[in-house]
Amino acid sequence: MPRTESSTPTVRDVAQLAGVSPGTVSKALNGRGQLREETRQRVQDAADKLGFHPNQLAKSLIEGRTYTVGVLTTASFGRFTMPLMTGIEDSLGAGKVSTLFCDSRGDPLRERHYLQELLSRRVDGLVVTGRKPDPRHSLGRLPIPVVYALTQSEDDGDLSMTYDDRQGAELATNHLIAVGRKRIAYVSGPTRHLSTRLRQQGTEDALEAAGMKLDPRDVLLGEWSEAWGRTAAGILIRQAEPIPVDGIFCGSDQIARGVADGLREAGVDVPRQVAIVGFDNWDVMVQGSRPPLTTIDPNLTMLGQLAANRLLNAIDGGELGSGHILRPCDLVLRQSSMSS
Amino acid sequence: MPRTESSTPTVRDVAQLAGVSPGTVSKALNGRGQLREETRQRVQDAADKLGFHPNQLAKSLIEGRTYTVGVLTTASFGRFTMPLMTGIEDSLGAGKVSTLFCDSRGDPLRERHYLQELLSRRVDGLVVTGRKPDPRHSLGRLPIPVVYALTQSEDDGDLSMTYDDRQGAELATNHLIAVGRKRIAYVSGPTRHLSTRLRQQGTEDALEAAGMKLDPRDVLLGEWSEAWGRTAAGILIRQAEPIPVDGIFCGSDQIARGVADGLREAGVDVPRQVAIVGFDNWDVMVQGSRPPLTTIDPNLTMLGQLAANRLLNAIDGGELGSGHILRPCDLVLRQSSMSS
DNA sequence: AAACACACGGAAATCCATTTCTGTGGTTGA
DNA sequence: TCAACCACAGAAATGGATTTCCGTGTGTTT
Repeated sequence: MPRTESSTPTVRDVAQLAGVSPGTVSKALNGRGQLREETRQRVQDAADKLGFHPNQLAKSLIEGRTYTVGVLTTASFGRFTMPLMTGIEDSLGAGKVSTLFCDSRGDPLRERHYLQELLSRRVDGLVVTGRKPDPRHSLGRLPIPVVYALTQSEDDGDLSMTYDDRQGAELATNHLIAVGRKRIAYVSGPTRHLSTRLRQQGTEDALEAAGMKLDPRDVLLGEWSEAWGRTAAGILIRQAEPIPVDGIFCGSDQIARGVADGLREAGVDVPRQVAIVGFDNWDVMVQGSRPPLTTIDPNLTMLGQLAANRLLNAIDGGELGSGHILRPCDLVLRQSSMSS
Repeated sequence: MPRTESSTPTVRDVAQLAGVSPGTVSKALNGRGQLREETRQRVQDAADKLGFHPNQLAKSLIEGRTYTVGVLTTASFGRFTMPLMTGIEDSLGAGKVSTLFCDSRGDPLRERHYLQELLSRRVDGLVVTGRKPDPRHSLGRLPIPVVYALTQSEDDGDLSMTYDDRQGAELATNHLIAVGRKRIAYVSGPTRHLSTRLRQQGTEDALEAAGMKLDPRDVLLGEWSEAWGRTAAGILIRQAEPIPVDGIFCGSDQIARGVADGLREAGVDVPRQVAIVGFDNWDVMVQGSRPPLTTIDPNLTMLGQLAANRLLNAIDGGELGSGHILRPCDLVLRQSSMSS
């Protein structure tokens, strides 16, 4: 009896139609073995006619590779992970590798479950990501390569890749110095966030290198919000002794936008009187701000690309490496720091 | 000779260690067949010791199900697809189904390629998504169920789910009417976007139902930007005949924020003199605005959940359904439309 | 004409987990 | 005591594609 064939065709269906064996179909379609051109063509025609596409599962089972990479994120699809994902896809897509997404939402139990799931599915590698203020616990030894991106593993045996907060802050501060600012303030988020501390460190280093100092009164730490930026602006305006603050490095574009609004509404001209540099290069903030913000771009997409590339390389047998890799940030110039 | 076993253990490894056959291992671990309790335990212990987890690939091959759903998006990981994805994950995760993400970035060629890839991987179903101003072409008949979410298929035989632009606009307008506004304006994005037209329609319908009319001068269409919102605010202020505009429905929160800024800076009190309602419930805009914005929430996460649920149901043999399903939006009240 | 080489394509094993079928022991009942 | 039956676990087939190994048949060489 004829098989009730309306489902997806297999090699056997193609073989039957072409009058050859399944093995021959495989060879014909993959250009392996030695077949007569006529046979190859016949198989090809049969495959086309049936709309045959090999079952990747079966392939993976044999090859021992799934051409799939798991992405395990703690922060839900957020503003920071988004560009990272784009970068990851850039690299993986080119390598014909697909992406299995799992969002643990910060729940360790969920994370364990997803990890197990991904391992069961025999992904070839893993990218662990998520915005975390501090280094996260390691997933431990796994049979596949793992890259921690945008988040850092506690274990130095793991490979972590993040952008360089400190270097970014130095870049921002040096720019403010370069445009002639004499008293530079640092407005940022909560101290408990590592980023806040690192960026302050970078600011201090840059100032010191220029023979300047960060006045403790000019370090204002609050929340990552516009409202805090506006508040901070109000505080800074009142500190004009011995000289007024004329440059502000903000720990985020949101804060920077708040600062810009606060200053403008107090009648302070940006950038003439005060130059502002933000952090993140978050377009809605950066473009929505008046004036548009000079900012530090953490190059998240590139970070994603690099992480994925490292992973692909390791999957192909290369060395994964270990330790903490810090990728440099870039300075993006806009009006908030430069007279046009 | 002993197999050089450091790789992931298989049923055979477990079987060997437990001194039983592979088949027995399967039965023991899955609670099937009739085995002595002692044997079951022995196998379990062996599995635990080796850290055995069954290869999902092999399972899928037999079952004919991969417990994987493909998500094909045209818009890169964006602001709109993000909450949708979260919703999709909500539903799928609960059903032990994983998500294979593909981002075609609006490139039809890439999309075709990804589709083929997903089919090769034998995903159980497909969610097609992406922000598109107009209905998109159908993927056609596929061997698996497909749901179009947040985007609409041209083919009525497909199942599309989007939020209801028109109803959202009615909600907004009715609210403005309810808080006593007598002259309501509509500020939105480009006419070429379907959303712009639908929301205008909704606004007109609501006004008409209340015995009011949308003055053509009060329809301002530009871009989806804050800058346009500020510009529009300036225009509206000057139109005070016969009575001043006292309510503005904006096609996006970005525009609404711009309008709010424009009005405030022109000395117009929001919401006392002019009430504003936005669209999207995009937190940075809604919270960053002064005052915080009353807005329309398109409930994207719920839309994602529903789409995924429909898909899961169809995968389990249920009826997928077809046509265009419009999900209602919600009104979220904040200060921009109500005196505190 | 005998011997050999090669082109071609089929049969079977492989990947791994599951399931059905089968067969062995031991136990129960007539 | 022998037939009947049950508990238990192994053997083998399954799914789909690939690959290795082999056996044809044709063509070439001396």
